[in-house]
Amino acid sequence: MQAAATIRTEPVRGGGRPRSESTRRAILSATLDLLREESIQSITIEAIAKRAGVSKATIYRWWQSKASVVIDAFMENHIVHTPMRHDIHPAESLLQHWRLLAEQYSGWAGQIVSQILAEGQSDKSIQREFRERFYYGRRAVVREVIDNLRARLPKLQEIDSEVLMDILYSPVYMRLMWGYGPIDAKFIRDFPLNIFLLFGLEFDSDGHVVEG
Amino acid sequence: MQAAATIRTEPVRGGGRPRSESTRRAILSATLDLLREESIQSITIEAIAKRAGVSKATIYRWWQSKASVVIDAFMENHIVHTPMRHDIHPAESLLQHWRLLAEQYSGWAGQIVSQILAEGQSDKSIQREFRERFYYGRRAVVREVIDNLRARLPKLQEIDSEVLMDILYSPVYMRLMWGYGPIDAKFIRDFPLNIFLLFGLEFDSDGHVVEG
Amino acid sequence: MQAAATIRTEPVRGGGRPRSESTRRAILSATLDLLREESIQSITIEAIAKRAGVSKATIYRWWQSKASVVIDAFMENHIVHTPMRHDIHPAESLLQHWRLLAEQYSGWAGQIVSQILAEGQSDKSIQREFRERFYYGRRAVVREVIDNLRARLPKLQEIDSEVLMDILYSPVYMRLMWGYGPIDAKFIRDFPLNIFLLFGLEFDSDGHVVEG
Amino acid sequence: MQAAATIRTEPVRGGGRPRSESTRRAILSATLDLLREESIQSITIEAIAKRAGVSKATIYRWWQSKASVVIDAFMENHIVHTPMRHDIHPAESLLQHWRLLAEQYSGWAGQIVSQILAEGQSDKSIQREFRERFYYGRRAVVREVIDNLRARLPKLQEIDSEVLMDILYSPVYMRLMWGYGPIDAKFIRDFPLNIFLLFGLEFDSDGHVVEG
DNA sequence: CGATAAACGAGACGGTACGTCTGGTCTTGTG
DNA sequence: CACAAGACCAGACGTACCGTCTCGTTTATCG
Repeated sequence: MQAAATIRTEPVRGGGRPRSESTRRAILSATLDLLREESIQSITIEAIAKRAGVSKATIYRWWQSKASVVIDAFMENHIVHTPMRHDIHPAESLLQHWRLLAEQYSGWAGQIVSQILAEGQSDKSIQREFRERFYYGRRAVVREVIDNLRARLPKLQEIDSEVLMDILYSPVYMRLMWGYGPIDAKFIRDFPLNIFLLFGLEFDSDGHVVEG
Repeated sequence: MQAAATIRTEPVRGGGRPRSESTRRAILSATLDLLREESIQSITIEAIAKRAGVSKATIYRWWQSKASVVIDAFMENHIVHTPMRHDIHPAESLLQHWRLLAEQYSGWAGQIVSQILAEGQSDKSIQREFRERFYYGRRAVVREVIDNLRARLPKLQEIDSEVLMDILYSPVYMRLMWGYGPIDAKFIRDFPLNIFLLFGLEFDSDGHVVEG
Repeated sequence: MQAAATIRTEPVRGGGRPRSESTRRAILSATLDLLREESIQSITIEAIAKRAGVSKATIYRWWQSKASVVIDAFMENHIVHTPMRHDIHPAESLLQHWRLLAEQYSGWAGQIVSQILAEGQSDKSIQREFRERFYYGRRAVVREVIDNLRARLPKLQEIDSEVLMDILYSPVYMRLMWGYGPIDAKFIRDFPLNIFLLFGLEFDSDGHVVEG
Repeated sequence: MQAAATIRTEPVRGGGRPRSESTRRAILSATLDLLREESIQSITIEAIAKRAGVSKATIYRWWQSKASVVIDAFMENHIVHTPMRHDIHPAESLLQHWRLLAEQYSGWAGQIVSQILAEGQSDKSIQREFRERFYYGRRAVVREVIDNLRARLPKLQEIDSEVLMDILYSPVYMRLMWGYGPIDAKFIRDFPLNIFLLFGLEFDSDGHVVEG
């Protein structure tokens, strides 16, 4: 998870004052500060610059848009941190991962993610950047575990991995974007159990799979 | 499906020049015109007023925001039109409805919907308005059919109707918002079949349910 | 001496909120205020807007440049006011007029005039505007009196009126621009007497011509 | 005519890399290049640095302002070159000198001079520098010849030398600054003859004085 | 010959102001 | 009263230069 949605990724050594690392961090952290208070839309580059004690030009030198700054800030600070275990039954892995994700999305992180997605609608380069830097990585991790699960469950073998991922994860984003149905304790508890039931899997009270 | 996300819903009868219907229509159709060319974000109230040959103040008098105008335009013109049949097997109904929806979302209508959702992220009143005027209606229609289907399929009875709806429809919105995976012919053909397979249903080449 | 270095000179009657006269005056007087403290160069449109309690856009709507605003402010407030008498001997008229001008140019008014001229060097439209609205008028008044004087003095008849005007008035501007030689009491007293001596005219202690 | 409106006039001998003469020349000639295309106002230090292939800091190390660089470039390259003859009648000397000056001021040199004067209005140190390095020298040369002329003409003896200089030279600057009346062939031919006529001097067709 | 020290290029940086734009409000006159 | 027209305030936009700074790299002089 490397950072920098910058114009020049490489420091381009050779003459010139080197880029100030502290300035870069000040910008990203000022951005997160502001995001705690208001939406991406209502944040201005000017406000970021002011809070970071930095010139607007410096921000424009390294990022092409407000949303790019947000994505960088988002990525560097592990705003969403959902590790995937590989030492347990894949269904349990998925369950834990899903619940962790949903929990995080129920708060501030969800607000940021949904707002980045919103920005992406009118600026496709933002959409692409976020997809490539955030989405693809986590999709790859999930796909691996889903494949393991499919190998164990004959009835899932006819169904596409992508479809299975979509079934599990899309509803979280759906709720995020529509604001319909809260991502609350009940949803976090019940929704994945319903899905796994459809797959023919049940969990006991300890959260362990009860293969039927 | 009555329109008017207006400030004053009622014409405030009693004296004075009545609201001009032609002006209202001019505004909505100018809005759709502009939406054909650019995103909601990049459209301005001023541009709508200019194209409609109308004063900015008139727009502000009746709508509170750009997005409200868009929602009105969207609703009045049946931008998304997906009737639900009740005279056939509920699974067939759902399949047809889903495919119609996906098809429409693959084009201009999808762009508008995703952009309204985007606007909704930074303006929760927009989100609520769109949800109440667009989303709830269609969810109710779908829920009814889903309930019919659950009545016929024992294995679905343990699963929440909301979950089933989410499984079917969320992935469409997911693709819309992330721009990941096109809503293309292949997706429209295969995705619902995968889902119904999970429900234990198959379709023959005529699109009729083959209850297993 | 009518004012308005505006883009549209005419109010463009027919619909629309009329231009606010108080706003216009606030801008011009804020400009004069600032000119009392600093040079045209160092004044900013932003500062004028702020001091006038007015939006920048309003200034840009009516004036094309900072210097245009200054010229308007300068003209409307009769910053330089040097009436020319016609009821006395033309030489006395000229003497009084010249001394009044020099006196005014020795102070704040001179600073403004020299700075407008300076602005005019890099923006020829400013130069032309100032020339046409300020310079031509006063030159016409002076020329008339100079012509009267020439009619009385045979030795001046061979010399161009423009040349005579130049001889009298250029040195004032010369001192203004070069900052060489102050426009002080001594200069104001002696210089015109020297010139008139060259014309063959002397003045007695009451300031009356002593035709030799 | 040694140059250097520099901060440190002395090379500060003792250790360190000596100042690069080629860099200095590159800066001055880049400046003149740019002056051929645009006004001092619109030229930027950045543009000079770029064109000269030099760092901005190097310019700031040796000059305190853009105008200082221009003055240096102006002086070193003898942009205005008007030698004064001492072997002929002082009136002829003056006539020739004046015409040479006016001729040069009618072109590019006049543009530069007027623009330096303009810069001097908002930066008095520029005004002083230009006056001391350019103006005083030539005024001294002219004064000497004027004094010679006064010695020969009884009627000029009562009139100040400074006044006589002003009469002759101010109108040129007047036209430069106001842009009123071109410095053209007619002006160059007639104006000085008018002045000398006032002094009681005429010239024959060979340009020789005809003392009346 | 090596140490020292200023000159120099490159270019990042905090600033300031630019002139433009949009949002939302207000103020006219007309129908 | 609705409405068109459009002036107006507010304030962010992204850009351009400013003058300063921090680098690494010359290029001289002096010990």
